[in-house]
This record gives sequence, C-alpha cells and structure tokens, in this order.
Amino acid sequence: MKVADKHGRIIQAAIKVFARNGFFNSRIAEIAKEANVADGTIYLYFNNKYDILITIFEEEMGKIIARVKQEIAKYDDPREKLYHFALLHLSLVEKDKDLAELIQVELRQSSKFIKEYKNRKFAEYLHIIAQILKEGQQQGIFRQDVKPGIFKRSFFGAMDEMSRFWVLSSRKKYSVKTAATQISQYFLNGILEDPQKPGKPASKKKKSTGKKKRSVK
Amino acid sequence: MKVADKHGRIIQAAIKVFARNGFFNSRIAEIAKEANVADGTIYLYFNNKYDILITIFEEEMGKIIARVKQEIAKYDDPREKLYHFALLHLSLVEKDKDLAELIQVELRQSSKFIKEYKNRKFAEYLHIIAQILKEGQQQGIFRQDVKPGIFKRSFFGAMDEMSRFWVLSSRKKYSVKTAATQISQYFLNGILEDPQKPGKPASKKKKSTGKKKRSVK
Amino acid sequence: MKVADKHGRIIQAAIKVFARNGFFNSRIAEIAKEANVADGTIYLYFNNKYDILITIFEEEMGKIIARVKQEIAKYDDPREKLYHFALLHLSLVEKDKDLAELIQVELRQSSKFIKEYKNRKFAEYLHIIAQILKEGQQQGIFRQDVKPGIFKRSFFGAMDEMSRFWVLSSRKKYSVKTAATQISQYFLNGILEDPQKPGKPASKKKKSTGKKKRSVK
Amino acid sequence: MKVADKHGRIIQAAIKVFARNGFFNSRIAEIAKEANVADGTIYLYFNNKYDILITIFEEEMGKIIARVKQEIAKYDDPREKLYHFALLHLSLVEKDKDLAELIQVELRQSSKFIKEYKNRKFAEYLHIIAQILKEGQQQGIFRQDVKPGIFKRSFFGAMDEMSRFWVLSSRKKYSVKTAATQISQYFLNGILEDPQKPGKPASKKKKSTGKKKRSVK
DNA sequence: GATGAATGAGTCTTCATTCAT
DNA sequence: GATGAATGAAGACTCATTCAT
Repeated sequence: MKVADKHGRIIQAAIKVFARNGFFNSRIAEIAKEANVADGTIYLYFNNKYDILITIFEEEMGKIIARVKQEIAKYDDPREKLYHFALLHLSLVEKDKDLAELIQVELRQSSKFIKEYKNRKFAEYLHIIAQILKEGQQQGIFRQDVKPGIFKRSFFGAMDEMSRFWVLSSRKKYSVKTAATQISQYFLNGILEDPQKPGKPASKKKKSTGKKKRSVK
Repeated sequence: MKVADKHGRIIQAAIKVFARNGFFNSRIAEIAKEANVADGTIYLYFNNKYDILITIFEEEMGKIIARVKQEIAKYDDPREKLYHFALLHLSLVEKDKDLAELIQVELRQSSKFIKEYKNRKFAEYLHIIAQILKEGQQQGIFRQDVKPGIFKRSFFGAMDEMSRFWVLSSRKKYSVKTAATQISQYFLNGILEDPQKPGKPASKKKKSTGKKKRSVK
Repeated sequence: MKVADKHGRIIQAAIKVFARNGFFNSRIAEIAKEANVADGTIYLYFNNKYDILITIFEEEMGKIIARVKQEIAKYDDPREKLYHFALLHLSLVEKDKDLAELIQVELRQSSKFIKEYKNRKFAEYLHIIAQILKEGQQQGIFRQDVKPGIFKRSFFGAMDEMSRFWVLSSRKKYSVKTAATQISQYFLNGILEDPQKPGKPASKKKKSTGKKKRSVK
Repeated sequence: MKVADKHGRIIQAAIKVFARNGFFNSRIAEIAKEANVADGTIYLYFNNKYDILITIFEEEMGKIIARVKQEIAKYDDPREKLYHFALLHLSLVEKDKDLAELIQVELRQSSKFIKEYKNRKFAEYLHIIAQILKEGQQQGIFRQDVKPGIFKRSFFGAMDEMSRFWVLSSRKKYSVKTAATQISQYFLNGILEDPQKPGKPASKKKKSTGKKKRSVK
C-alpha cells in the first residue's frame, strides 16, 4: 500500500502541500517529492495541476458525504440529525485539518479558475441539511416559514466559519462538542433567554422613542 | 478627481480584476489597463501585487466597519442591532459584488501566502457581533451560556455563506431583506415550531424504537 | 510473419507516423501503438528515435536504389534510361507516399541533427543519374559540356519538387506518365520551339530597344 | 540600428540559429542570446517559436520576390528572364546561406506542424516561373505542349537541389554563374548533342532488339 | 511623477529512455 | 524477449518588477 497506490499517495501529498501553501503557491515538484514519486509520474495519474485539486474534492467529499449520510441515518429526530451533522462535520475537520483547509480555502475559489467545474458535491452536501429541515417541517417540529435554501447555507456557513477558525489558527479554544452543541442550539432554539419574546422586535429606532425601553449597558 | 486619484483608480480597478479572475489569475497589466495607468505606475503607489490586495482589504473593510458601527448605533435593542447588522451586511454585498467576492474568496486565504498579514480588520468585524451578543446578555435578553467566540463566527458564517451564494451564482433567489430576516430569526428564535421544547432532545438512537416512528422528546 | 517481424512492423509504423506528424512531432509511444508493440520493445530493435529514421532511410533507399538500377539496366539508350528513371521515381513516390514524404521532408534535414550521418544512399542515388549522363556523353548522344555534378542535381531536383507537390497537396493534377515525359523532355530537348536557336541569347537589356518589342537573337 | 530594431535583430538571430540547428533543435534561449535580448523580449515581438519561423518566411520571401520581379523585368526575352532568374536565385542563396538553408530545409516541412499555414509566398515565387514560360509560349519561343505546372516545379526544383548542395556541403564546386548557365541550358536546349534527334526515343527495350544500337560503355 | 519596453527567474508539462517484472 | 510504469531532464512561455527616458 505504501509502495503501490501512487494515486492515493499523490492525493495525500497534494492535500498536504496545497493546505500548506495554497494551490497557486504549490509546486508540482513539491507534491512529487512529498509523494516520493518523480514529477512526471504525477501526470500518469492526473491531467494537470487543477485536476489534482478537483479529484481531491470529488473523492474526499464523496467519502464525507457517504459518512455523514450514514451517521444521520442513525437518528430519527431531525433535531438529533442536525446536531449530529454538526458534530460529525466538526469532528472530520478536526481529524483532517489539511483536507478541511483545502476544501474551505482553495476549493471555494475553484469556480474562479475552473469555469467548467460545477461544484456538485458541495451542493449535495448542502442538500443533506435541507432534507433534515424539510423532514422536521413535515413532522411539524420546525417552523414552516423557514426557507430551506437559506437555512442550509446558514447552518453550513456557521459550521464552516467555525472550522476555518480552527483550521487557520491551529489553536482550538472550544471543543468540537461544545461548538457543535452551541451551533445546533442557536439554530434550534435561538439565543433568546425568553423565547416568548419576539426575536425581531418591531423596528424601533433608538432616538424615535422618548421613553427609552431600556438603557443599553 | 477621476483623473488625479491614481491610488483610488488602481484600487477600484484591482477590485474589479481580482474579483473577475481571482488574485493569482489576475495580471498587473490588466489592472493597469483597467485603471488607465501604465504598468509601472502601479509600483509608485503599491509595493507589489500583494500589497494591492492588502490595501483593498484594509481600506474597504475599514469603511465597512465604520458604516456598520454607525448603523447599529442607531438601535438600542440588541435584537434590532443583530437584524440590522445582517441587513446591512447583505445589502453591502449586494451593492458591491466585486468587493464582496474579493473579500470572501481571496482575502480569506491571504494568510496562506502572506504569512505576516494578520487579519485584524476581519477580527474587528467579528468583534462587533460579539459585542452585540454581550450587550444582550448583560441586558438579560440573550442566554448567558451562549459563547461569544462561537456565536460571532456562526452568525457571520451564516451571512457569509449566503453572500457567497449570491456572489458566485449571480442570480438571487431571495431578497436581501428575506435573507436578513430569516437569518436573524434562526439565531434569535431558532427554528423550532414550539420553542418550549428543547432544541436538542436527549440522544435517542433511531433503532431504539421499533414501532412508533419517533416520539419527539 | 506479421506477428513475428517486429523490426519490420516498427519500421512500417514509423514511416506512417513520421510521415503524418514529422519526425519531431512524432512520439515513440505513437509508433509503438501503431506497431502493436510496447514502447520499450522499440528499444530492443533500435538504439533511439533517430536510429529508426536512419534505418528507414538506409533500408528503404537501398531497396529503391536496387529497384532503379535493375529498371534502367533494361534499356540501352541513355535517353530511355533517363526517361525510365523519372518514370520509376515518380511511380514509387505515388505508390508509397508516406515513405516518399519522409525521405523528402524529414531525411533531407537529417544532417542538421545527426552530425555524424552522411547521406551515402542519397549520393548513390544521384550517382545513378550522373552515370546515365556520362554514358550518353561517351556515346556522343549528350553534349560534352554538361556537368554531371550539376546535371544530376538538376534532374533529381526537378523530379523531387514535382513529387513534393504530389505528396503534400494530396491531389494529383498530372499523371505520373505525363510528369515523367515532360521532365525528361525538358532535360533532353529543352523547351525551345526551334532548338536551332540558342537557348540563351546574347544578353540584351530590355531598355535597349525602344520600338520593336524584341528581336529574339 | 544595432541598439534598436529588436524585431530585426531577433529575426536575424533566428535565421542563424535555425539554420545552425534546425527549427526543433533550436532553443529560444539561444536565439535570445544571439540577438542580445532577454528570452522574454522575444515574446514581445513574436507570439511563439513558430511565429518567428513564419515571419522569417513571409518577410524574407517577400523581399526576394520583389527583388526577383524587379530583376527579370529588365529583360524582354523570356530566355533571358529564365537565365537571370536562375542567376539571381543562386546568387541570393550564395549571399545568405543561412536564410537559404532555412527556407529550404525548415520551411518545407512547416506544413507538417503548422496546419493552418498556407505557403502563399512560395506559390507566388513559383508563379513567376510559370509566367515566364507562358510569355515565351505566347511569343512562340517555347513549345506549346510544355505544362506550366510541371515546368515551374521542375525548374525551381533543379535550382533548389543545386542550392541545397551548396548550402549543406559548405563547399562550392561550381560557380553561381556556371550553375545558372548549365541549368538554364538544360531547360532551354536540353542536353542532346544533336537536338534533331528525338529526346525520348520510341520505347525500345534493351533485349528486344537483336542488332544492338550501341553497346553501352 | 509617469511610462512601458525590457528583463529573467520560475514552473508546468512533455516524452525519450530505462528497467524491474 | 516483451512489457509499460516510472523517471527526470529539458524548454517554451509567463509575468511581476525594474528603470531609462
């Protein structure tokens, strides 16, 4: 396995190198060295530098999606599903920071330089979140006015930004569990102390009301 | 003013060009052409290509931060502040897509190739969110167990992912107002139909119940 | 025989591939594929890429020379020999265009990149023409002042340029017989209507005669 | 002129280098060095390596064609024209061997690797010869059955092969004048001692006739 | 200050050749 | 002998940066 599977070795090397330097600042020669193959060997397995990046995305995202689907299938309750989605997502990020960084930082901008590339895997990943939401809506657990298209992006974005923080700062102030719990709490219960109060009060400008509702601070 | 302010013209040209091609696929010559100056002139105003990017970030983020601070200062209620933060953020994205894209896609990875650059402006931006939260917590409006470090990133991440969708897809399924409303709703009230129910039920595996599809809580 | 004779198969494949792409734009891999052998197998039969080219030349030119010698030996009259030389030369070109093209286009410049290679076969081919001429001169058929060194190249060049036309244009405006007849006519009789008139009149500048358009001779 | 005119300097350098090594074995770096410019500078004047070759051909052939047309316009007599065409052609070859070699050896095979390139200049050059012939035919000087399409290629081929000999061997056994005279003689008068005899005798096989016409050698 | 022609370091990619199987 | 995966040297071309004008 170490000797053979050049494809896998190159992929792993590329993940490391791309994560370290960024795609554009990575050299094929560096990947080759990291993978212990000759420069030219890389071109026996990939068409070009971009192709390596795309392949990483397709293959690794494929694995992640399968893993996540399998995980949330364990739970019935959409609330549970959402929480475990977050937990697993953040765990995977923690486990393979290089890959996480790559997906977050490099593949996001892939649309910029690979016009043809449609990020189907990413759409598929987001779709899982939307499905959980819809399930909950059908069961009457989640509010009907929540728009899946906005929710899936918000939820993913929340986790993702948290991940970026971990990935880039290389120190981790909060545990995966804490982060997953907090984030799912935000989305499930909101952050209001007393949920009976409306989340967004009728727009009332600071200066418009003479009888100040309360003095901030 | 248009003719004289070379610095500004170069910055604007660079925003356009970087947004169009990405930083690494943008050419100094293209920026120069767009700005109607000679290639060499750019080096009278900036040290190098990276410097243009950093300057864009510093200057434009500075403006945005000032703008946001001024906006939320209009409101007393932290809930209002949060909503208007989201509304303004998304409006700014909509108004200047090039800049938004640049900040989202390119500057995120600036740490990759500009090791010395610490993204203070971005931290400052996130800090505003944390401040709103803390304010609400002090007023007893927001729950005390919400961690500012996680919340600020989650909230920002939610908006940001939504923005990316707009910026990259160039079609806009939802209005700015809808998105801002939805997102602040998620974070303030959560998405539960009946907020009395706890957001995260005691962990209960699917397989545990054979018959009933599921009993929520 | 087809299966066994790898040498021959490689040669034939190389002729095809070289003719199609030119020597420098041909790939060993392509020749190997065309010959239905592995890339490495080629190096069991040839030292390197150049060696294939040289071998083609040596072997194929050898066959051609033998064929031509045998053909002209059938005729006594040097005039006949010359005509049949042309006829056979052009017929061979027509029959194997790939080989003809290769010899014409690629092997001509072989001296450029294979310093050691002296084109003996080609010299031998030209020599046949010179021999015919000398024979005719000894018989008093051909003029004594015709220089074999110039004649052999002129005659060959005439046929060769005609061949190149056929080979490169892939359409054939004139038949082999017509071309061979015309060319040998040019060299044997010249193109003058009245051979009594000298071919090259005493140099007389245009401007010398004001009225009469010109007086030949 | 030495300092400026980079275009011209690069062209001259390329002619030298291409002639020395052949197109495919020439390095851009070598041309740059020869021209005393940086590698990159070449790309300010030419699109790519092929473009240099094509430009050489177009520009230099253009000059040659103009020169030749001007020269033969001095003479009225088609026979004179033909002779002076040959004389000038060979003189030009002698004067700039590098260019001559380039045109002969490299540009001939240009069709192989530059599919789009149509060799119009070369066609134009050949056309001049055909025009001389037609002129002579109209004046009743040249035989009517001579086909311009064959004649122009034969005449050019004769000169060209002679040139190649000079160019490649770098020694010159015959003077330009001798060669020009001989070649035009061949084509105008043929090589027969007694032009009254038919150039091509009725096909008569060696062995078919018992009374040998003559014993060869 | 402004220009833009010139520079040349840097890298992806190709492909003839090798060699373990 | 035959294979074809692996090698790695080599080169066309790009483009950020400089500097003479």
